[in-house]
Amino acid sequence: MLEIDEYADAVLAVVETIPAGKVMSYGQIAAVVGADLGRGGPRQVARVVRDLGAGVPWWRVLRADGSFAPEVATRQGDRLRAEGIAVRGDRVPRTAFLTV
DNA sequence: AAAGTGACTAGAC
DNA sequence: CGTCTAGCCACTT
Repeated sequence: MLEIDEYADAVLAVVETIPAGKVMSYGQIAAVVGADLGRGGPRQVARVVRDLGAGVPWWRVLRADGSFAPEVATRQGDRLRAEGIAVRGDRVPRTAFLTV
């Protein structure tokens, strides 16, 4: 079972804020959320997104270097391509990031 | 309680 | 460009 705690809720809110055609890295989200809750960890953001993926545009969240997670790389690349992002192999260009 | 694991990151080579 | 290393924090065994 899994309950939505404050941290997960904050991560959710940030992910929902990402506009179509743009992406954010786990670390970037961790920085925003961590600034409020004092927790911080890109790995914890990734864990939350993985567990709560349903109903969340998780495909707009990826690694700092623009690469996808191996488990979902194919699906993520396909979705991002549909958003108008120039997906190149298993990565996206830096221009796709919301904040640079 | 200690050690292992991971949808991570930044820096070094 | 690429690969490797050390640091990181919460969860699992």
